[in-house]
Amino acid sequence: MNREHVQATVTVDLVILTIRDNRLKVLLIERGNQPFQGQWALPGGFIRPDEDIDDAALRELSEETGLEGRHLHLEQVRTYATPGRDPRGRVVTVAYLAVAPDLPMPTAGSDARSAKWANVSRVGSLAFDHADILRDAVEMARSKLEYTTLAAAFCPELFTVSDLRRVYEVVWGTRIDPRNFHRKVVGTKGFLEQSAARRNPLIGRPALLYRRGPATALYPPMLRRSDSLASISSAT
Amino acid sequence: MNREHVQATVTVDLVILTIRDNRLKVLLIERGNQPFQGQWALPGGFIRPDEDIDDAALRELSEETGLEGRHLHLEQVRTYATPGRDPRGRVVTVAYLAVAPDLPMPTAGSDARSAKWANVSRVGSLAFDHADILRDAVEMARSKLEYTTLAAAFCPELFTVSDLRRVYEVVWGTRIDPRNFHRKVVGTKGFLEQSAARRNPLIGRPALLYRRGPATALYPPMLRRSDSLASISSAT
DNA sequence: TAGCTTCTCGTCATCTTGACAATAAATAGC
DNA sequence: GCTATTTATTGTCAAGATGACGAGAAGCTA
Repeated sequence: MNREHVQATVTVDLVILTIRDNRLKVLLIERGNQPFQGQWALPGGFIRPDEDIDDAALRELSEETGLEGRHLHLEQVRTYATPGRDPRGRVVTVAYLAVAPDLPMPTAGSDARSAKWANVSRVGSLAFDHADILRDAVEMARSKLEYTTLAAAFCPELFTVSDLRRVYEVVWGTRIDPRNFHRKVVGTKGFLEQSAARRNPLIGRPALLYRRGPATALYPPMLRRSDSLASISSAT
Repeated sequence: MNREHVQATVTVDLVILTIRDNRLKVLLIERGNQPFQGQWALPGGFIRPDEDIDDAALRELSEETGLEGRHLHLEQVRTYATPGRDPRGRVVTVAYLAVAPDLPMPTAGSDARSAKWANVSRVGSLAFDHADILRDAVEMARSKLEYTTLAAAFCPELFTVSDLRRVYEVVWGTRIDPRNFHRKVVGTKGFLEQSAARRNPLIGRPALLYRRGPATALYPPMLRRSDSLASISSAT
């Protein structure tokens, strides 16, 4: 096996998305070493000898967010292996999309590096091909909102219909009619489970609180209008 | 880089789907070497030193089908890296889904191995974790028929609405009303482009011939009813 | 020409969506 | 306490899309 075949180093990179201050944010870390020292990059790391990639992604997610990854949404996006994408040699990376509710931790790199939540719409150039990875992962998230209940993964355990609507609006970059949205999500069986509580907003009528239901697929899907796509600016 | 980090061999595996005799078929090859000698497996191979994975997949596809891969649909499914999935060592494989019109070549392995088109519904156990890969790829194809124009990739350059409908029926394992289907696909802008010709079937009224239009997405999508899912039997 | 098959166009009821009116239930200001 | 304001929720209606199915069109065979 190790004869003439190319050996590559395998890494896992994470696109961890959350919503803060009504903006879609991604967790970035500042690289402490070469290459790309001082530049911003997606969190990630090397897989271990006897570790599956899903487990490696879960481990990195826990290390970076300090949370039990098992409660967060995590799924593979795709794999990037263009020769030369890492100047140190042949490095193949498997990208994962993670979605989390607004985390208490804004910054706290497990290493000495600094970390930040960056506005997805304002992310400029990143180390390696991470800008491509980010773009692909965000598009995947936007698309998944249509056919799955992924949006609820952005919300804390108890949330209102408005919270959920804000997820769609922020991730898609659109306005959604609150009444039609309410009808749609409340009418979709298994999406939301009503709790006994209500929440008083600073102003306005109190809203019922819900938790995630068992459904993972949305049928029929909630389609974004084609004209609603907000693109990620690759320049600042 | 090559210090403490795990080195892995990277391979590409292809799930090449087509429709023959009104059945969904996948190209399988018989392994000539250990491990899993004599067992059926997905075609695939090692990436080359300076080759991107997409190019490796394209190359394998050309080698296996003898066709210019650039005319076929090819996209990444996901990456499999469970330790122990290959007894020879740490092998990470990137799976691709390819969709082709009925190929003139039923068998013709580039190596001495034999090859065959196997009924997807009757594929039993395969070498490595290829049964898992096949299952994931087929589900991806089924799902993509809903919101993309992938179905046309199963068809030759000129095809009828019935040909296209048969793709949906075979891949989904359902019956579709010909009249409603006709209305839907002809009414979807950019899906089909009418040609000047017709085709005389053995019996019945001649059908207009179409070619693929420029659209890649289907909006609104053509949703399969949830009860229509045909599962791949993992046993013979 | 009759009979059969498949292709294509139409019809109609039902379901879903988009636009928007109206009511409910809280807070803030007076 | 009363009113204005804000957000949540229910409801209405027309437009769009789908599922079920009728029927004519256009070829073949007998």
